Amino acid sequence: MPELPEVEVVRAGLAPAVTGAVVVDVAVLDERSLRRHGAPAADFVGRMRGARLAAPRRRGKFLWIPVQERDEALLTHLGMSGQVLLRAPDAPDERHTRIRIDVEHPEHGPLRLHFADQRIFGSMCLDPLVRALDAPEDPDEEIPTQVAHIARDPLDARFDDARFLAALRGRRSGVKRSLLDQTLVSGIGNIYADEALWAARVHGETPAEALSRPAAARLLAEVRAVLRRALEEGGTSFDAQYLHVNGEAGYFAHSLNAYGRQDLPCPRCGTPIRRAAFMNRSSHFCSRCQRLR
DNA sequence: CCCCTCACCTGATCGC
DNA sequence: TGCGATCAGGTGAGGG
Repeated sequence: MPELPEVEVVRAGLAPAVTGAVVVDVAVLDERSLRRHGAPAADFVGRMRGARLAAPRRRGKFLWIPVQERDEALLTHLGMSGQVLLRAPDAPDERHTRIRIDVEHPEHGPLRLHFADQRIFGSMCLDPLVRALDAPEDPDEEIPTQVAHIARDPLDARFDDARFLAALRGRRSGVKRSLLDQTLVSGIGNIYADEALWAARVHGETPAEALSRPAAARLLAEVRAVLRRALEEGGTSFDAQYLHVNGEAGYFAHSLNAYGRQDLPCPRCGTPIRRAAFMNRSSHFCSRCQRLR
């Protein structure tokens, strides 16, 4: 469900509520939501209790909250349907609440966090922090071990355009596949891949190695543009699956040009948007604007 | 290393 | 009404 803009909205929403807060209690309602945690739920709960949380961070679609005075973080990946919801301390469980975390904030008082996840592809864990491979000298850039292989995202100030473009143009698989490869560039999922490809007028099945330099640069620019715009609008919400931490929906679904618009006219040329099977899901594109050559 | 397929899950919807 | 097929915003293991 959530791609970079949605996860960033969650991170930003969480920041004022959890930074400086202390974990009072944790309940694991479904242990499958701890898949990434390498130990039983009791271990997670025991280590979480008493943890003082720092400001939440993000790389691509991974979100984590460092624990102060400890070299570890509460790592969260939302998977396809995960949510983090901020609620009052006595709030009842949501339909899909899997993990409940009660914290005490020095200013805002007690708060309850729900990790809700219908499909349970997401999960939480406590994970050690290590130096980032691409910034080994910077202690502020430490990342959880499970995020170490993830590339920076295009909104990251340290994202290396030239490096990415060269790597992209060295790939033999299709451009869309490459955009979805989180070790090459992170944060992009099926929605924003389709949107960026539409905006750049590139067919997703174009071999990445066949992209001209200008086309690759244009594509990166459009990826950035669409991620930024979606972030400004609070992310894409088709249904209650994606929500801000306070339960509000984002507005970017109204701005989509290709994704989910099969048979509707391409906003640029009027040709019906096509939908094609792709990696057990779908691709949406304009067969006129996005030619495969 | 690169590339690809598949398993992991629940629930809504659609056609018969 | 029931029931199977299909679809949904992602990742990582494990093969070639």
